[in-house]
Amino acid sequence: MQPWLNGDQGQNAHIQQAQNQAESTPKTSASCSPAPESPLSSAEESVNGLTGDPLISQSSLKPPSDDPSGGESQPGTPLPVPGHSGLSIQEMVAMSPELDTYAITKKVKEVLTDNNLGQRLFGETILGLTQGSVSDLLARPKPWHKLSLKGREPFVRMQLWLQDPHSVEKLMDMKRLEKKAYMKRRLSSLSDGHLVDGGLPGSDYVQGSQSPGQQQLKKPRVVLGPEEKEALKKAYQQKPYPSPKTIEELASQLNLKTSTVINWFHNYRSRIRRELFIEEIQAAGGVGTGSEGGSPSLRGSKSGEGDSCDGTESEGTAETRHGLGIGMEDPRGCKDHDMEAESEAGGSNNSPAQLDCTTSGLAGPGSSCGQSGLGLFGLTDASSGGSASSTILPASGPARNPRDNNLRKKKAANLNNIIHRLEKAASKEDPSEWEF
DNA sequence: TTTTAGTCAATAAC
DNA sequence: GTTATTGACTAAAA
Repeated sequence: MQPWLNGDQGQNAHIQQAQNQAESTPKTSASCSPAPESPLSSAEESVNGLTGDPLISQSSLKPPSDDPSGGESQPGTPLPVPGHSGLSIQEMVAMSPELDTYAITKKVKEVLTDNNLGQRLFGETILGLTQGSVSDLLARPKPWHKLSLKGREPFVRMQLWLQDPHSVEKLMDMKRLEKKAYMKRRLSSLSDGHLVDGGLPGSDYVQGSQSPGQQQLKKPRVVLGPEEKEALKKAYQQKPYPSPKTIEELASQLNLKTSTVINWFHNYRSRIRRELFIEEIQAAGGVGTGSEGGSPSLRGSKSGEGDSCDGTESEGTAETRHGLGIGMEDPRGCKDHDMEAESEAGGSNNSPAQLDCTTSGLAGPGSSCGQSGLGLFGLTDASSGGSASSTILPASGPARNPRDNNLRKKKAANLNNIIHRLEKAASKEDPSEWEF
């Protein structure tokens, strides 16, 4: 129904299924093409019917915060409620004040854990996202100012959800319903004498657009081996943006498809970048300072932990990174435009101080990073006081696995290397010499 | 056309 | 069973 969900494809198919709705939404891997009848919409309806779409239900729970000017919102000012305020979620997103994505995700994680609610359920029901996306989002939220409108939507939804005093209740209900539906299906399939293996929700819509006989045409997932990854990383370190020729070579040397190599570079760049966002926050003394010592999200959200230079380097390193426009870790920083983008993002600037503000998401619109904090649901405190990170600078954080250690070392070395090159580069006029 | 952002979904890890 | 990781894909921006 809501137009803003159109692009979301069949994500909510699960939900529908959970409710025993037969209708399956085409969702082939290539099915990213928007489903014509906006699967989500119906899903949303169904969700609404049950738990009430948080985005709407809230309208009945919250005094509509009249202020569609959202942008003005003071710390702690709840977002206006879509539905009630006559705003679509998209509009809300557009006019939403800067949100503290870290605080939000922290709080969400907390609530989910405390109530034993899974990411899948939460994602499908509240955000219209799959479990993996939710996990990612919760673990590595990007700072608000670096998010596109679309990227902000889940955070707005999360905030609305958190604002809803009955959010947990509703989700619990949903959970129960899902369970019930599942049992029902199971029962009926048993009594029908056939186990609908693939027929269980999920599998049929995954390949929904294919006829049953074609199901096995599913493309097997490529899993890169450690050596391959290693080689790719090395290549990346030398050239984060390899030429087509290089890609070809890599592909043939590694015996991979060029598209795989291309994808790998895309993904790697993007993920490195994201890790850096978090490091920024941490280095900045970021959001909430870690009361939760263990806040899984910022708990170094692994970025801090395993992946970043922080691990092995002193804070000095972090500072250095900052000074350099951050993002130095990994060659990613190699590309100047990247660095620019980074330091410039959000319209604010590289002045470390400012950076701190904005990146931490603490700054209210145009505020002194002071405290605006947009303390969502009183999160501000939590966030500024406690959440995360910096304190947990994983310098000592136990690596989760050898891979992390490895990475850490590598990145630390890499960082030094890059800094060195940057320093050198800085003394050169000719950018062409900046090539890494 | 290339790159990025956002996401899905398979599968690995816990 | 849940969460994390990651290759692949789409859409949009540059």
